[in-house]
Amino acid sequence: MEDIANQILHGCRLAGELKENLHNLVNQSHHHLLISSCEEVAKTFTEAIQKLSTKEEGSSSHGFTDMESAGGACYEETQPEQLEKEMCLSEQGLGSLETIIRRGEPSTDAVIKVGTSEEASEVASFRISSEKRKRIETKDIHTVLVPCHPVSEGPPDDGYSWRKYAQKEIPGSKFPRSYYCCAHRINYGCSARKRVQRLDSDPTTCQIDYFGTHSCTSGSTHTHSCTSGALLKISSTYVEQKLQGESPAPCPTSPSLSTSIQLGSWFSGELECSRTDAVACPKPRTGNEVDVSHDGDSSGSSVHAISR
DNA sequence: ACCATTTGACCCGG
DNA sequence: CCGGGTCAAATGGT
Repeated sequence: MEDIANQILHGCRLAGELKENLHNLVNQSHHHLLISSCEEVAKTFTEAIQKLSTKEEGSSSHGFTDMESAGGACYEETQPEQLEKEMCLSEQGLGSLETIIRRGEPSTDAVIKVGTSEEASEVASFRISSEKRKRIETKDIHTVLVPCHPVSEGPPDDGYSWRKYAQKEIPGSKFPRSYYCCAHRINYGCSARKRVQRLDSDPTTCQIDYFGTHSCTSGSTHTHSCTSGALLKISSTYVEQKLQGESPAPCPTSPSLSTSIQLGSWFSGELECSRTDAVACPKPRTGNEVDVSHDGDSSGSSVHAISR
């Protein structure tokens, strides 16, 4: 079990490296390197998942089994040429995960539209007034597609404490749309909100629109911007190693490790399950487990003091 | 009793 | 009038 944990950790580190330097890559048209790096990360997780599946043979109550079909397994079938052509990791799961649309930004190389971005736009094009739209667009809005359990309710935890305040059936959509605000909205006046909707075309994928930024995480750089941004970045060091034909050396402990863990959790679709009992948690914990120190105040227990 | 979620009602803009 | 977003009372879980 420990080797699996190490493998997942390795994947997290790769993802963290990935996170650090994507902006370098997208500006240098090193798309093939980006793809290679993504492949490496996905491969690592896929292997870990396969090992887990082997170990947990016959056990289908395991969240990972579903996530495997949603992400890892299908990734392996994707041809690199196709990846490069479409900047799409896969039809589902990881590919969707990587779809990030930064609204309000001009369409530059920095804006990566991959996979099911059309779906994202489609779902994201909710009807709002020009007034409202203007109001919203002045805020920080990020749309991410994340793999989610096809059966269980709710999106994966993203490190913040959210309180669901509404859910609506949307005409033309199979799945209801959920509205969340920051759990610290009242005591900290935090204006961050998110809207979650499962894609009709892919029930294993949730589209999450983030509105505003957290003002409740004082002294923290952990904003939704960096949360989603983390998914876009790629490691230049890793790529340099690739350029030099080296196999990437084990990453030293990096300052971005906590983000790496978080990113890794996104990949697995089961974020921070150690802190929530909403999802079964297969994540192995070893003695040398990295301290997942979230700078965002994500301790769900602190929410209990909130009154309505 | 407290808290989070649910859900119908309401508001607003097109 | 319709659709999207929000509010707030009701409800259920712990």
